[in-house]
Amino acid sequence: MLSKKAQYAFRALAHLVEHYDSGPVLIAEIAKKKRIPLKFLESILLELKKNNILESKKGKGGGYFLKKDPSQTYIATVIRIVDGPISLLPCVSLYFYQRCKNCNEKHCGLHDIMKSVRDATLNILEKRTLKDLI
Amino acid sequence: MLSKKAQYAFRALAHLVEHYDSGPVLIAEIAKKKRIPLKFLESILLELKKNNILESKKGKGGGYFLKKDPSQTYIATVIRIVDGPISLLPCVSLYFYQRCKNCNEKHCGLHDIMKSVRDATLNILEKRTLKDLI
DNA sequence: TGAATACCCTACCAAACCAATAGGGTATGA
DNA sequence: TCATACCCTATTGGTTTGGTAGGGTATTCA
Repeated sequence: MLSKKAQYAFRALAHLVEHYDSGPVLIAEIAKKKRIPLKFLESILLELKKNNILESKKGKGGGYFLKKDPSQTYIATVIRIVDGPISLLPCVSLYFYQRCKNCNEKHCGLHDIMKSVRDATLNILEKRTLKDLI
Repeated sequence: MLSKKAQYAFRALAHLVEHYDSGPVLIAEIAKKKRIPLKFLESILLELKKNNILESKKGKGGGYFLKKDPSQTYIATVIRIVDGPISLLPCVSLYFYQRCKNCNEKHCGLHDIMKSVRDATLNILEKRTLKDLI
């Protein structure tokens, strides 16, 4: 399951996609419109900024906005930033790989199954983008 | 990610598949062979028994064994018992459905994306069985 | 029949994580 | 220079995870 944090992130990003091209959006505005706890949202947006998804402007007239065109940010990327691994097992993860202590990856049934699941999942999440959120 | 509990469950089930047709297997034997904490394993097997995956026999010569042929128990079923929902959002879950408070499922981009992921995932996990573990 | 066997049940615990809050600090621009 | 609005650190309550402890109960076989 995606965490609440990730769900908030996508709701906020959807708002920013809707307001793409109309300048920075206030955290407070997003929080109010999308009913997200303000301070929690603040930390989420900051994290997305640090990871190159968002850009911000301080001071009067400031706010958050998308760094790239909505079609250039993949859903998978956002999930990895906010929630971490997408795979069901560490030993089949591409970005968070850890080897199994107790199974031989060369012939482990579970490993093979979870690898198929990963491929099927990424085939969707690495094609769909923020543009698809609205 | 699958919890450690689920990973233990699959390791234990794999052992039981390997010993299908050779009578009950001791918890202690599984624990030792698969390096799983004994008491933790005990609770996992009990839960699988209560959910119709395993059968047990008490007393001398007793132990655990698969209730059905390995090809008749689906990976998805085991995950749902041990870890709960497979879907990434409650609003697209088949067995653990909860409606979204903040999105309209009829036209919510995230909803659609996660539904595709669910379908792709279940297409694998509801076809593969315990037999595929070995 | 009784004792050893082996599953069954309840309770508890520490560590980690999740969701959220608090309270300022710092850069910006009018 | 001051209000604005993002930036940063710390803390907190609650839940989940992973695991331990200890005894209860049913079964089998000598």
